[in-house]
Amino acid sequence: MVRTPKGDASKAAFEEAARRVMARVGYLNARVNDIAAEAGRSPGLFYVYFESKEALLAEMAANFSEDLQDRVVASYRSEPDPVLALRQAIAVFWRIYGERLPEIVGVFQAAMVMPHFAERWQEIHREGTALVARGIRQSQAHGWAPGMDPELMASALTSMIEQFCFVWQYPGSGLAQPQLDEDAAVETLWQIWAHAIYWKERATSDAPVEQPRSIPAQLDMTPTRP
Amino acid sequence: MVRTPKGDASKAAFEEAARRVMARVGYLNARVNDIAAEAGRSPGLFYVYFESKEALLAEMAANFSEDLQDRVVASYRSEPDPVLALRQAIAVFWRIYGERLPEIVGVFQAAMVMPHFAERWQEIHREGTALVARGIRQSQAHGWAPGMDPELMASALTSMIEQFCFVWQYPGSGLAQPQLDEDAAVETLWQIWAHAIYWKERATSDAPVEQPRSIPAQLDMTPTRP
Amino acid sequence: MVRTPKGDASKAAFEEAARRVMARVGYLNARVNDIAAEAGRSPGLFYVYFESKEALLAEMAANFSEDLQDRVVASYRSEPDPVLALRQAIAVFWRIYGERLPEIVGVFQAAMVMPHFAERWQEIHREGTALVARGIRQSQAHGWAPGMDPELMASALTSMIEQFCFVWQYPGSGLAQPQLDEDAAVETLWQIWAHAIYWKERATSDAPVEQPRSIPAQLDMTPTRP
Amino acid sequence: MVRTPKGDASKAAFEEAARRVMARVGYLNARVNDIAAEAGRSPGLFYVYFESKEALLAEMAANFSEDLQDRVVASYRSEPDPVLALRQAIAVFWRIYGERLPEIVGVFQAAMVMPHFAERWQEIHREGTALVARGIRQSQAHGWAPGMDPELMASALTSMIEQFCFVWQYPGSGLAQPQLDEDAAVETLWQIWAHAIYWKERATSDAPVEQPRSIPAQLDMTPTRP
DNA sequence: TATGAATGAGCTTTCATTCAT
DNA sequence: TATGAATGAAAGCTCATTCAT
Repeated sequence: MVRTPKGDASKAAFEEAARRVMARVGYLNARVNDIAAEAGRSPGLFYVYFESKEALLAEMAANFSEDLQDRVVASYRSEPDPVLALRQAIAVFWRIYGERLPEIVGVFQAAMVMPHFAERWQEIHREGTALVARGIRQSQAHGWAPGMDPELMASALTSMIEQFCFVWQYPGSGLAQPQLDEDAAVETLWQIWAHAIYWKERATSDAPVEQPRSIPAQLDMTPTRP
Repeated sequence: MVRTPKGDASKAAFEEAARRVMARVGYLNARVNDIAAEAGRSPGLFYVYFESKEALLAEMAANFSEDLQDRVVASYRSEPDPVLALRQAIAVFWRIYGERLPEIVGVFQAAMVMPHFAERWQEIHREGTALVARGIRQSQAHGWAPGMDPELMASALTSMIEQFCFVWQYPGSGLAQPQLDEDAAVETLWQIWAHAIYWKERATSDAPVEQPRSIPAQLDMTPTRP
Repeated sequence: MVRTPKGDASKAAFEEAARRVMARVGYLNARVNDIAAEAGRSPGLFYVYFESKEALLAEMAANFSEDLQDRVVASYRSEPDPVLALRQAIAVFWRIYGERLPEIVGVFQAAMVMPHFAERWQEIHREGTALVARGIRQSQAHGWAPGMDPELMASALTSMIEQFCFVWQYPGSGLAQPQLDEDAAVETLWQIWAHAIYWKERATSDAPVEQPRSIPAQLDMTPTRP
Repeated sequence: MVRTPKGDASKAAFEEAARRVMARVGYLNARVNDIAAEAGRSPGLFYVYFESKEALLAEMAANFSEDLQDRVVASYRSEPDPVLALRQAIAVFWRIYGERLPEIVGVFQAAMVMPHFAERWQEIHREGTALVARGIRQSQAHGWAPGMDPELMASALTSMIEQFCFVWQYPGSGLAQPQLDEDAAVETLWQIWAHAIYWKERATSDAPVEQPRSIPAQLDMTPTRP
């Protein structure tokens, strides 16, 4: 029910409009009427191209998911050095997150409210985690991060990058700042990620690893220590 | 208003009911009628003890926020060794997150939809970040994690722990599993966190640090490599 | 179910509290809880002494109605000169209106919403009108205000004094001012009332009465006349 | 929004329905559902054309206010003789009051409960009063009603006509009668109004004016005289 | 292909009144 | 005689979706 160029244009108009509106107010606060108005189309036409508001999001999410996988993996492959490849992959993720902010945040919001989308979000999260976990397992095969649970590690690192991107890029989070130094953000994620994996001795006091050996006793998170 | 034991019991019943309902379906999906039914009271009585559904969440969030700060800091202080203290603090955070799941998820959800709560969530996030940043700066004073931006690092680590706890503990996320090994989860967060901070050479290929030196070329995140 | 002195005190406390609250916010906005709080009693006790919020108002209105009749008539009788008696009666009405503001406004408001009270208000209005109409008829027997319908005239004059008192004395009307010159208010009503009755020639242009004979043609209510 | 004839028809249907329902039960008792049912539309559609129930009333009141001013003033201007002009203006006011009964009563009721509408009603009352006061001041310039406060007089006369129209035309008042002789009603208001203004000697006993000189001593307002 | 008016279930909140104590 | 916690029926309003044109 959508074959003509005119029809395609309308569908695209809805998608772009949805992207703009959702970037502004998120999925839950995006009214179909708002999206239609932004698209310069009528609300009724929306349902010619999408079964429902949910369906629109699902479609946007599907595109995003493929796109994300493809581009992150491509970026990673294009650099032979694994550490640099990691950096590139993180940078690409950061960039795609910004580009796809509406659908990512949309799926995340929807997952908060609708079980159906919770599953969808879960899949996305799991796909990313699986990818990362495979890399960790290979590193472990070479002795890195010995004894760590690769699934949990992958989940933690994935959580970090997802949430960090959300916090700093979604205007609705209240923290996003236009003047943010994106390179510093990527650098930060990269350093944490790399050091989190490329070590051979566990952090512990009983058998202190090299690095934290000389940690000063007065290290503290509290304002004042008596 | 609300002085008698009976009244206190009712207010408590509402709070516990809200906690249960919100743990199940989140704040946005929690109907006042549901909460009242769960509490075994009438919907009208809810408004004797809380100005509104929002007010209930705000109250729960206020309690949570103080509690979280106090207990995490107390835990950290109680252990002189900073690395072990870190582990303890993470474990406490994990535990409190589980206990306070409803309000945390509630505030998070509400922040998705209501600007007022976005600010509230932001404050909570910032408080945690500030605490962590202070610790990082002290570590840097002793030579650890040189050149890193402590604010960004703190934000990344805070994001990691928040999102990881959410993913694994909120049933609505679809990933939470009763059989999860909580110790392994805490251990994972701890190792990442500790190694993220306690290093003295940046990860890079131009001047490779000791650890990733021997990373095998075949390390890859992709499912299949041709 | 109310015989002891203590009981009487409670009932009186409710009535006085109701009077205060209703003077402030009117009957429709007066909550039973507010009245009880103002009385320093519990809401439940209210229903020991009054069948309902309506019943309280009805009782207050009954008292008011008797009181008004008695005092206005007594005032009128105490002055032999009819014109001065009229002035006194108006002054007394003004004063009583102020004293009984809560119940008068209460009945008026209630009449707006509940048919039952519309009847009640109607009775009060009719009683006043009947009294005034009788006076007019007697004046007409002596040649004053010839040809006028005494019922309609009485209704108009009663409407005037009622509404005027309401406008200037009920804080909720928005016009009531503490600095109002009450003597001037009474004087105004009196002059209008007296001149409205004590004339012998109809106002008309075909057969102009003495007074308006020389009314200037340019008399106008509009700001500018071309 | 609301550009098509169909939309205009719906909006008009709501307005007419609101007018009918409010004429029957007043504003406070008019439920949006009732209005929608009367209009033969769904309750939801109401909010396409009106922001709220209050907004509907405000809109109706705005139209009324302009209309009233224009038509009363136009009527007054169209007759050169001031006394006859007064009669015409009163007759027009009476007629418009009947036509606009729902919104007038609506604003009046709303003013009883909501401060916002109290102000609105106050404005309307003040506008009318200002108009009347101007006319009185001009009459006084020609020697009529000497020494009277024109503002208070205008307020009293405005109160009279407003309340009289309300009493006799609003079914909810309980007094409105279909068989009322409207000419007699207007005639009554007119005679009172004219005589209230067009006199040159104050009513008083110390210096009795011509008319009340021979008022019989037995004039009385009380039912029985001993 | 397009319009935009129309639908209606569902939600939060209020408050006179009741009832166990 | 008194308390005050508890009740529950309404009411206004929202918004994804449908349908006549």
